[in-house]
Amino acid sequence: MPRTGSLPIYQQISELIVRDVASGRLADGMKLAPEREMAAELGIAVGTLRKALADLEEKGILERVQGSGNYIRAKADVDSLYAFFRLERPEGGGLPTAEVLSVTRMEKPADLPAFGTSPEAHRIRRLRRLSGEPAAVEEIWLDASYATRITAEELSESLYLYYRRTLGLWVQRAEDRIGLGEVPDWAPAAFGPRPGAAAPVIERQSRAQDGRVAEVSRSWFDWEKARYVARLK
Amino acid sequence: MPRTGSLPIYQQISELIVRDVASGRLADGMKLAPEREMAAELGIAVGTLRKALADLEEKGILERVQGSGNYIRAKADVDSLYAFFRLERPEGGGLPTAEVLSVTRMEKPADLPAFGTSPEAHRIRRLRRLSGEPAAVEEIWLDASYATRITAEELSESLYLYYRRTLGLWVQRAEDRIGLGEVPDWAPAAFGPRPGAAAPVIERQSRAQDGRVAEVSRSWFDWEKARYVARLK
DNA sequence: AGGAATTTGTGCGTATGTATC
DNA sequence: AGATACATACGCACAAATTCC
Repeated sequence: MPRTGSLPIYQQISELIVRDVASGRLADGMKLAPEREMAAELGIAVGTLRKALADLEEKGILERVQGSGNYIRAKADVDSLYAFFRLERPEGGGLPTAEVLSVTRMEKPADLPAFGTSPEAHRIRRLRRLSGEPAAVEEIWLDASYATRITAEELSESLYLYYRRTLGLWVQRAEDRIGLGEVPDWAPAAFGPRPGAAAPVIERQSRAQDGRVAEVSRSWFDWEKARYVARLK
Repeated sequence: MPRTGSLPIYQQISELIVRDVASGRLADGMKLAPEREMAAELGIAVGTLRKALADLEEKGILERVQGSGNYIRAKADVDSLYAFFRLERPEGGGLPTAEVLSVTRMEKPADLPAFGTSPEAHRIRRLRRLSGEPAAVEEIWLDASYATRITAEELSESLYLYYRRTLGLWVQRAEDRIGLGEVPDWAPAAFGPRPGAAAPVIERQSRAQDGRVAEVSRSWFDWEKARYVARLK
């Protein structure tokens, strides 16, 4: 594992393992080889490997247990973001799924914050469910510079997984703002609250590995069926 | 800096610096001595110091700049929690302050989630402002096991600073749930929204160093004057 | 403008402590 | 109790970014 391109070795290793998890070569619960053995196989120092593993632990896809081993933890798919920001039922928990309503490439509307390099963006509208119950509607704007064309069929349940696997786009940081808004008129009837009704709104800005804002989104959620949870540390 | 008690050296150093910031010996913007110099003074290895500094950076109270130096970043006091979860004005920014409305020791009401070891808790009600403008009202329940008596006078602007300095209580983790609720009837007139009006609600559970939930709180905010911001990574 | 000095970032190897099996 | 495996700590060398002259 030489220092070929530009990324530090520990980051290359970290991303290598994330890709292995995403591709299924490493599944939830699997135990990694001992650090010394692993480091030897990769041809790097133990300390370097440990830095990569610490990174994965921070991302929430690895659990490190002293005296025991390193274990893959990839329950709710690999989406590490949702380990921090997630929708859940008022009583806690709930299995999140997503249904793509539409995907359209179009000019960025003026009411969006400035982001990306293209004047156009892909607008993705989704209905999000928790254990089958419609819980939120969301509108995502992905800068058009990352893909020329996107179809609803190719989008997986996890957008971030799709970004990573198909577009090579990694969301590194995200910032959410919560306020109050009105349910948009395109919300399907299955979503309980009617258009115009008051609903909490989450506005997200996601930054890619290059530091640029690649995606902005707005989510309106049904406060009787869902809570938005943010966790620190 | 020997390995006296039980805590690792790098954690001891990290907390030492946090205390220095909290006490004012280290102020916002100050530049620390070079790592090698600092490590020599403390009698530890550079790598160990670097781990402590990395910890502080994660907490948001230190900025590390390659080729330049390490700088204290303690804008909105030392409250590292608000570096991740914070209220700000819709257009961004705003200086947060807090006015204590009342402090009462009483039985925990039944509608609170179970927490702490005591049947009683201190109920603290505050009016929070952003650059002087009332932005939120909040009700905090601190388990009575941490203090026998609390007066409004002794509470500082930052509750977490008070917890740390006076009670020896460190908030290690926090989880926020955001939903929709009604402004409580005790909200002062200065807070724009009238009691009963719809407002976004933040329900927080804070865990102390012992892993127990020490405090739960509810905040209602004026969505025209404030946004709740959560940042990841 | 540009090069040297300074300072943090990355990487390696090793020794010892501590938790788990 | 012994073996295994991760955690902490040390020290050194070089790279990369910044600062200073």
